[in-house]
Amino acid sequence: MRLENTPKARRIEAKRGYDDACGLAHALELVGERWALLVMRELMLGPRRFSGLKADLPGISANVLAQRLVELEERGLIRRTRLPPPASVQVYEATDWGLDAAPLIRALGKWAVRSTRHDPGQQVSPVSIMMSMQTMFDALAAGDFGPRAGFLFGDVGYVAEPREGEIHVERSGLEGCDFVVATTPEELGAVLYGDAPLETLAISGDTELARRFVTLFTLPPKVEPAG
Amino acid sequence: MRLENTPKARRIEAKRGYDDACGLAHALELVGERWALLVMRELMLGPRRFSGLKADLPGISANVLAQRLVELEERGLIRRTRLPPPASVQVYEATDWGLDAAPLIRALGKWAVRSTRHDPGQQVSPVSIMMSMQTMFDALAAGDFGPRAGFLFGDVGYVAEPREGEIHVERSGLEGCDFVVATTPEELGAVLYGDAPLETLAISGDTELARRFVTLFTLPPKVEPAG
DNA sequence: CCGTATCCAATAAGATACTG
DNA sequence: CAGTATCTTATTGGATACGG
Repeated sequence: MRLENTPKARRIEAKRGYDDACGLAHALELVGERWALLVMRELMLGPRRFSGLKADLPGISANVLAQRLVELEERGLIRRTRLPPPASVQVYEATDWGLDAAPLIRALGKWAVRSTRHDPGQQVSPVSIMMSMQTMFDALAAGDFGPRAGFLFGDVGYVAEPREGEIHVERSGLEGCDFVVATTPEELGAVLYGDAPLETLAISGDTELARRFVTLFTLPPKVEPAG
Repeated sequence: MRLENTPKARRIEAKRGYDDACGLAHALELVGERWALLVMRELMLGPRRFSGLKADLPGISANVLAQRLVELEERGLIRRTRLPPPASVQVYEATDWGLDAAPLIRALGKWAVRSTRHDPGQQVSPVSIMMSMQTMFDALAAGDFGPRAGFLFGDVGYVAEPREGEIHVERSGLEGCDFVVATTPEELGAVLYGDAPLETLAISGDTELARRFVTLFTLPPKVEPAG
């Protein structure tokens, strides 16, 4: 016999769940809480520290972030590790299964930006904008154009490199890049997806490669108002 | 200048959002509320009435369902329509854009069932189990085997028909099916994904076609405990 | 710097009863 | 059947203080 659905009976269950064997319902129990999927997003390009996560999730409070990290770890989506010396700091990183969420995260984003209500004017994190490049990459436009593109947000570097119809992105040092853009996620977004000219960005290295590079990304069309 | 982040300042904003231009964050503003994506799931195979939705979402309360439907309509994901006479009842149906969420819903489900914590023993709705057939369909095993398979849950019929590497599913009358299975979602799930023998199902029509049909669906492997 | 603990205010969700 | 209305409970977020 099932438990009665009273507040008291529910309290002894782990937490509010959906009594539903459907995979989707389980997905929502794994990452359906507020902030959870955004935390996962921030871990998709490599391990992060607590303070970095907090800084890149505007509005999350330390206690909520800490709680999400505990839950995601319990569920096997992330793990807590210590970076090798000399850094030796504690970081959070996605497990292999957690990393499998990356295509889902990109697909959700691609679907959602078709909304007419989407406001691209707000803050974005470096991870967001770098993942958006994977999402919005136009392989046809790129052909076999494949420069090694560096992006520097403050003191964190990312490298993007088109190859074989996809674009590989990783957090990394910027050695060997054909060009390096030092910018903010918002400025970069305005060039990639808005009207801002390339000249608003501080670019070192081969500017002409950069000029072509930023044309490789296109937003999907908005939903027609009729729906 | 931005609004201060005080309770009072927040109250004049529409609701709790993520101040984040990332597409994922917007997706969560569209369908991130509790139950929202499950409501969308129920609409992926055609229009539904309020009471049907409430019945197939175990544990949702009428007020929360009503609120979600209003929100999803405002956001352009569903619309409220009236079925043509003689039915003339009001139903909810997904917009074209809303229907585009179907692959996302399936992908989320497929990813989540790899969790070792997933318990397939709970209730499922007819829509869940029929969508799971699309998710778990093994095109290789099917080859060009493509019977017209009927499923009857109470008085609601669905037809599934493999063709060209996919499996088409729709809510529909069961005329012209090669076989019809009258069952519950749970019983069907036990045969498709568990050990239950075909004989637990009430089948009319060509049982041998049904016997092969139920072998075409396989769950993805569980995540190894190490993560 | 990296969190944990505590407390309060504001929302969201749930149970239940009720109406057209 | 298709929801509202009302009340209770749970979760969230924000602030702040504190410990390793």
